[in-house]
Amino acid sequence: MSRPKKIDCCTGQPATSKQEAILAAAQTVFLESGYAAASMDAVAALANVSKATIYAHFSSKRALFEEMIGARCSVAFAPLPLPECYSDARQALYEMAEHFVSLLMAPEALALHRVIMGESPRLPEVGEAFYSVGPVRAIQRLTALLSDLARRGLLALDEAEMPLAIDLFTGMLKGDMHLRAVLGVPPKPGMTPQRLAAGAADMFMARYGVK
Amino acid sequence: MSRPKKIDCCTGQPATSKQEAILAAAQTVFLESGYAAASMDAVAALANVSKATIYAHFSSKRALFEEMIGARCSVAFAPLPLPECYSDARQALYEMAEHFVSLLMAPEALALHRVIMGESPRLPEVGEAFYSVGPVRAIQRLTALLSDLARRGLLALDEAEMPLAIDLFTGMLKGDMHLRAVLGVPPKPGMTPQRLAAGAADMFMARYGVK
DNA sequence: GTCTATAAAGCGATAGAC
DNA sequence: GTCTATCGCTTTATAGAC
Repeated sequence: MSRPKKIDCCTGQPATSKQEAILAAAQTVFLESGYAAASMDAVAALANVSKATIYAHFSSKRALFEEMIGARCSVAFAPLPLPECYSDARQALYEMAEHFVSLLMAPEALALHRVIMGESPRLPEVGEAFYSVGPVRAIQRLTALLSDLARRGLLALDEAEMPLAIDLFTGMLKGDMHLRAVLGVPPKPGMTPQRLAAGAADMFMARYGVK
Repeated sequence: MSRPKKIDCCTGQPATSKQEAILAAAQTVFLESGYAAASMDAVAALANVSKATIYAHFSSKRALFEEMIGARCSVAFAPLPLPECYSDARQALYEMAEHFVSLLMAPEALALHRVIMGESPRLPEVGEAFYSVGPVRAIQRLTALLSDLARRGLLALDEAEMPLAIDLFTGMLKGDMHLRAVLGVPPKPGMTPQRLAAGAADMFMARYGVK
């Protein structure tokens, strides 16, 4: 007769299993050191388990890394909320843009970006998984918004030019500011996510706004 | 009496020193494997020298990496040529944009991008050096072009909004297409550097072109 | 300067007790 | 499931001969 649930009744953190502790430690270690430079010893020490315990839950270092990346991408790239104000296209674009920039510039998103970029040639599935849950979802959300605005006559934008328009829009939002942040270069003085979002919305409206 | 110049008279490649061979091998190995996963043995084997010879020329693995990055950045980021056609602002922007995109999408530039992004938290100087010889120079060139076009009345753009305008422009050119390429995701069907450059030039002209 | 040989340490992964 | 202990291999870096 096995216990129906593992209940660690006396430790300070009874609800978190060892598997969760390992994943949390892996996140810290991998995002700080990169995949190759990270060691399973470091993960084990941070998770307060032995190395053998890690291998009881994850078949290899690579498997642990991939699980961790998948878990982090799910929470780091929460779906973009559609804006509240729909009557003003410029305002709707601005709201979405600002939210998009703040997602991109979050420290955890930056760390994910760095590690995945660095390792994508050796781990192609990781790069594709990242792209699928990050950029792809953001693009879908933006497509929904822009289609809606166009259908209501608030944007002069037909379906055929939608993919290009969205690439240009997201590109403006993930420009120099994001690159500096990823590289550790101090941000350009006077540049803020709000200014960037406003500039991108203005540029987009100048091109696709109704006259 | 020491020989005035080291002349290896009988090998197939007399002009290239061992130091150059080591740097070339380091480039291949580091850009393929990333910094941490690359080994000095692999560099030595590819350069056809012993590991001890490497350490006679470079004090450590890290020093070799930094030298290699500096050397590659200098050649990978050749200065953007200013466009020939100056009378048509849209055409000038397009030419510069297309050149910029092709620089970004070159396989070697992509590999540099990946490795430097992945390692920038541990090697901040590398990230800053990359930014200084890559994006900074491109921004300077674009500033020169845009200032010139504005001075001649071909763009409605004053100095104050120049930094933002340039960030938006370069962002459009380094958007989804570049991200896909870095991550190894196949390019979006129908998207080409030319279409992207044209879209960015059109968007920019809609916002900053003279009416 | 360049080599062979090796030191010294760290790595991923596993065996076996409990 | 979890631990301790260890295997077998690779790593960066150096010593010493030439």
